[in-house]
Order: sequence, then C-alpha cells, then structure tokens
Amino acid sequence: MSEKQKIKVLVVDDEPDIVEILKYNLLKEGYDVATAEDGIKGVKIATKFQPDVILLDIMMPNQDGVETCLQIRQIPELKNTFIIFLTARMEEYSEVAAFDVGADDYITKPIKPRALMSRISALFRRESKKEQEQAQIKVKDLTIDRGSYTIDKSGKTITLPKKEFELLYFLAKNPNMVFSRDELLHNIWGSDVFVLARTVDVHIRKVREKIGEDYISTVKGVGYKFDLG
Amino acid sequence: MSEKQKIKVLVVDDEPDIVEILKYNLLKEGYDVATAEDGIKGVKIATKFQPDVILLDIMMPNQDGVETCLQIRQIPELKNTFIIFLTARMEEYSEVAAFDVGADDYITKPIKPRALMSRISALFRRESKKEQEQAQIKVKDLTIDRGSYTIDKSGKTITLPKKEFELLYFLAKNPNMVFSRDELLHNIWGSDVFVLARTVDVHIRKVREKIGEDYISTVKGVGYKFDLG
DNA sequence: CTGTATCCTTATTTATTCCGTAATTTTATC
DNA sequence: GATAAAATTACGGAATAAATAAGGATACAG
Repeated sequence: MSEKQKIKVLVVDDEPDIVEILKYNLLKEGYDVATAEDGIKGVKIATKFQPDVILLDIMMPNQDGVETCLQIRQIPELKNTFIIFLTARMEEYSEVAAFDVGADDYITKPIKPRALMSRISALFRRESKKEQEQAQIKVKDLTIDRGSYTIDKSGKTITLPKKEFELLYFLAKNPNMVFSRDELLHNIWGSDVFVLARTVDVHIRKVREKIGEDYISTVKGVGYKFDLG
Repeated sequence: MSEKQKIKVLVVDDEPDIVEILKYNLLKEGYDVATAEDGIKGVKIATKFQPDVILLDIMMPNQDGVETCLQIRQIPELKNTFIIFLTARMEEYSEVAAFDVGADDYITKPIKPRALMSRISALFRRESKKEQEQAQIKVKDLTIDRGSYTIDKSGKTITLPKKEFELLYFLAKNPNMVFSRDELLHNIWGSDVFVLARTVDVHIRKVREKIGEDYISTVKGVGYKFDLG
C-alpha cells in the first residue's frame, strides 16, 4: 500500500484482547487505527477520526452496537463509512436487524484476523455495494417484498418462512443465473453455518409448492436458477 | 473444469485415530493430504510439502501447536498458508492466544468432519459470483451463456445437460479450431477421468440434435470444430 | 414459564435424467 | 468398391434430484 492516504479503521469493542489483536493486525496491513471501548466513546472518536471503516461490537456496556450504529448513521460526515458488526454467533440480533440499522457487513466471533482483513480490503476493491438493499423485486407476476417477507402473486399474497423467502429473494435478485447449492448456502445461510447441501433441495421444493413450479428451474449437476422469459 | 490443481492440506496431530479420520475425509473431498505426528516433523514436512492449509493440534509431545505455528509463520513460503488449530475445549490456550500467534481459525474437538470440511472449503471459496466471468459467447445466431447454462438461438432458449453444454461451450470458445477427441476429453472431462474417445461422438450428436447441424463440423481422422463463416 | 405450532434439517425412499459403452448403419475417402 | 472413420441407435448403470417422513430446534402465545 503506497504512501497515499491510509485507510482509517476504528475498532469499538469492550474486550481489550480483541481490540489488541485487531489493532495489531490492522496496523500490520497498513491501516491507520483508532480504538474505543464502548459505544459512546466510539461515536465521539468517530466524529473526530473520520474513519473509513468501523468495526463495531454488538454487545457492549453503556451502549450497544446497534444503537451506536444508528447514531453514527446520523452523522453526515460518516455517511460513507463502512460499518462492520462483530457479533457472537447465536446472538439475539439477527443479520436482518443488523442491515436494517445500516450495517454494511457483519462477522461472527471468534474473529479470524485474516478473514477480516481480506473482507476489509474487499470493501475498497469494489465500489458499488449498494445494490444490495433492494426492498422490492418484481419479476414476472411476482412482487417480492423484503419489508414484509411476503410475495404478491397477481393479487394473491403468499407468506414464506425466513429461509424460503431468502432463497427465493436471492434467486430472483439474480435471475437466469445458476447457483450451486454451496453458493446458495454460503449466500443465504452464511459462511459459518454447516448444513448439508441437500437441505437446499427441500427448501426449493417448499418454495415451488407455494409459488408454483414455473419460476425456479433445476440445472442438473449444477444448481438452481430463477427463470425469466 | 476438474482441471484445477488440488488444494494441499497438512494434518499435524499425535493421535493416529484423529489423523486417520481427517485424512480419510480430506481425501474424499479431493484434497491432497500429508500428515505429521508432532510439531517438529510438522514444520519439516510443511517446508517441503508447501500446503495451502495446516490443521494443527495444540497439545502435542515434543513441541506444541502454538510454538509450531510461530515457527511456520517465520517461513516466507508459508506466509499465505492457512493455519487451523485443533483444540480440546477448555484448553489452557485461549482463542485469543491462538489468533495471537497467527492462526486463522480454530475448531474444538471432538471434530465434526463435515463442519471442518465445510470450513476448509470456505477458505478457498471465490467471492461472489457476479464478478466472475459472466462469460457469454455470441457466435452466429447463438448466445451461449455460462451463467444460466443455456443457449439462446435467435430468441429460442435451449437447455443442455452439463457435459453437452461444456462441449459446445468449449468448441464455440475456440471457433474454427480442430480438437481431437482426446483433447476434448482432457479439457472437458478432465485429465483424471477414464472414458472412451467414442463417447465424444455421442455427445456431439446430441448437441447437434439440439442446436442444429450447422455449427459443429467433423474433420475426419482428426476431430471436431466449431465453424464460423 | 410452559405448551404448542411452525420451521429447519436430516434421513430415506422413489423417480428421473444423464452418461458411457457397445453394436449397427452410414458416410467419406482412397 | 474396400476400408476406415463417424453417425446413429439403444440400453444399463450411475449420478442426481424429487418426494416423503420424521426428529429436533425455535419462536410464539397464553
């Protein structure tokens, strides 16, 4: 990384050990690092430091990460700051909630320094990440609404459970593109969940059962895709 | 497709049973596997074997995993090797200490092979599909789309099974170039598959049946090619 | 906090599609 | 017309997916 202006990262976590490791690794990668031990201080420091990335623990004393994230998002100067949540697995805040309050990404503890580093650097490799947040997709005669977790099929409303909805949503978002079961698991279930690939089949089946057979097609030996045309 | 070179995994553990189980599962998943029974040998073998991943038991005679990890991290050629600790729960080394010495991940025993396999493959998973080659070839009136595994022939969509698609795709990618049956087998089926050359004929036949006779021509005594002009 | 319903995952069975081989017929070339 | 190569056809087995069932986890209501 050249002498250009360093990318600034703010770490907000109440566990000194975690902060230390992250700081060490970030410095080694050439980032400019600041730290804070709780949400309140985090907001304060963020305002001055103007970081490009904030690593934000969700569970913290005084003020948790979600609230902190909301506050940070209020600050105009930090509008383009990436916020990455650090969260213990199985924590009450769901992934959806995280994105709801304006997070750009989240990773589950235990934190793997190298994975995190590569994720951070990935943030700056691609510019347009904003395409993600599409609340409503319309394809064929379906309207898939992320807000309400429902599908409208020519006037009729269908409600899907979470996984089924996410699956349909993901496929419909990238129509005509085939995804392997592994890719689907990775994108919908998450990278740290270990589930058999066959589970996807069952969910596909349930989605088809509810919205009809004419949307998702199988590419044998490869995966599934949402059909247009 | 199956042409990629195998990912190399080194297992370092003093318990033969564990080594055996891991080796079995890793081989089944298609990895190239080496093993070592303690840290000292582990470092030695790692230097020669140049693994992409090292599974490293923490508690070992002679030299424990932490020390071994530190040594490995000194070796420049292994800078990009992933190190995963294997640790009994509640062992004295904490998760933080593990990451401190340069581990990328750790899993607690008892080891669940499936979870481990899934984690390893996650390490090498390529980032989101979108940025990959959206590979679309247009020749004559055909549009061959790798993303959806379909052929568009002047408005009409044709779906091909995997092998047939790969065959057409490969030929169309190198138009006007003649390939022998062996070359086609090697490039599409892979080098480690043992299949009669005549099989290619049958697939060619099926592709012609579906897209028409005017695309792939036979060069008698030599092979096949995709015709332009 | 407890009981209940829903959802998720896995396992098992059944069905389908695809692949590879071999046998036969046709075509190309000398 | 002889001969070698390719096209065609048919079929069994392998691989993959669909359908079904069942147990366990989770969320929710009372």
